[in-house]
Amino acid sequence: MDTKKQARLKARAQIIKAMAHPSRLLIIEELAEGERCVCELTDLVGADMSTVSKHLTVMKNAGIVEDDKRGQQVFYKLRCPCIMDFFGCIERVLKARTEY
Amino acid sequence: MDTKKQARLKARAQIIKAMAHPSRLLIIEELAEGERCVCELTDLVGADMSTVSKHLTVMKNAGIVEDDKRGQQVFYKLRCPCIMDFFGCIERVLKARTEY
DNA sequence: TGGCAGTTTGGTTATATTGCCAAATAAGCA
DNA sequence: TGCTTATTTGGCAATATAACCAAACTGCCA
Repeated sequence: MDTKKQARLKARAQIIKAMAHPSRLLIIEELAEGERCVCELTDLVGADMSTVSKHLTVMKNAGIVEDDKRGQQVFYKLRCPCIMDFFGCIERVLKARTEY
Repeated sequence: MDTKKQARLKARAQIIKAMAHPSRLLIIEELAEGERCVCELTDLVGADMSTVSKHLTVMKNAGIVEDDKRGQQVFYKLRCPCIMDFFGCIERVLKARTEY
């Protein structure tokens, strides 16, 4: 396998990994409704703000979300809302799993 | 957040996490073409067979693939090919990232 | 300027993941 | 039955992740 393909797979994995956490999925769902500041997401997730901030950094580095600082708040929003299309398939996997 | 939602998020995260690895993405792409035995996938990935077997177990537990033992070989195939629809969006995220 | 609210960063600890090797299992064949 | 091939399992070491607390930053406002 060539290096290029390897790099592409790694890049894809990084993006998918950035979604592979319950809190981050919750954040993604919330951001699908519109932009939110870190404090709102912190309330939503119910973890330490530093923890939420780190989750957001992971997703930002992956290119899933982008931030926008306005005043003392930082607002995050989804960069590619097509991400939401994932969940339909995920639910289908879950359903198939229970039918097993 | 209720326990039910928490469980659902965790289940989704498990499925997504099962995809979040370069070798596993490669395997998923290959299985999209049709079923393959472990030895074929081992050649493809270029890692130890035990390593590949463990990757397959992770995906099987997540419900992404299923196995079928025939003779001394075990064939794996995708359980929900809709998984492949992910990649279009992932590529869009990657593209948006480079345009940044 | 000083202090406060919102956010990020650094540090630490606990836990999870990954990959290899060696050993165990399972099925086919001489 | 004993051997061989295909696969899984167990164990270990290296690395990565996640959560919290404390400290640093940043922009607003008195």
